[in-house]
Amino acid sequence: MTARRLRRSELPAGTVALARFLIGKALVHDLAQGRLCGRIVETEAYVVGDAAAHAFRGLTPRNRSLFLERGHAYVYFVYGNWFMMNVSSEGPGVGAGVLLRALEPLEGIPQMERRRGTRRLLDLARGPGRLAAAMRIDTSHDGLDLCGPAPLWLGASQQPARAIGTSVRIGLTKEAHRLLRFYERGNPFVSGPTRLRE
DNA sequence: AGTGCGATTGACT
DNA sequence: GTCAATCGCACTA
Repeated sequence: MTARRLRRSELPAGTVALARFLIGKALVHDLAQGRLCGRIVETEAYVVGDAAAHAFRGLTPRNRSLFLERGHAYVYFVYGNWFMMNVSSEGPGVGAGVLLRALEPLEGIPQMERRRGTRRLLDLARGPGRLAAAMRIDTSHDGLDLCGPAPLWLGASQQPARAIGTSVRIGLTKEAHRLLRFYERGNPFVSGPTRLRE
């Protein structure tokens, strides 16, 4: 499969704009064993001034990557088991990001199956923890420039997004009412309850 | 130095 | 549908 790297200048300024823009784009990880690639189908925006965002209380050792210029990876570890990946989304020194919540697997599926311990295509990368596991993303990628020459990068759309749905974000207690989750309508690889996938 | 808890998942009733 | 697992980090003292 051919894919073109997105340049930083192509990423829209602003966290919500980037969260919508990334739907339909590719996430690619080139490894010695081959390429892993998926189509992004679900994102969440963690905006400036958002009490649910990791950057809300200012810069700390963990969240510093959120303060990098847009297009850098912020990867963190939660629940003792899982990694989650964000794309930083604002200017240098401004803390905000877009959480990647689900992918439609496109390439490297056998390797994803091995990593995930399942052969169910729908379960490979539906959910942020599963996504990082399937794509072999961990904290060694924290701070990486996704618009640079690194093996982990963002690719242009092969197939543009269909209609984009909006909902509340999943699994939050704070700021639970804000409509900052975006997904491709009707796509079976989107996570969450059925009513939040239509 | 101690503690509470999380942007989840998989197993189980 | 419910619920425990699991540990690094941020917060309090």
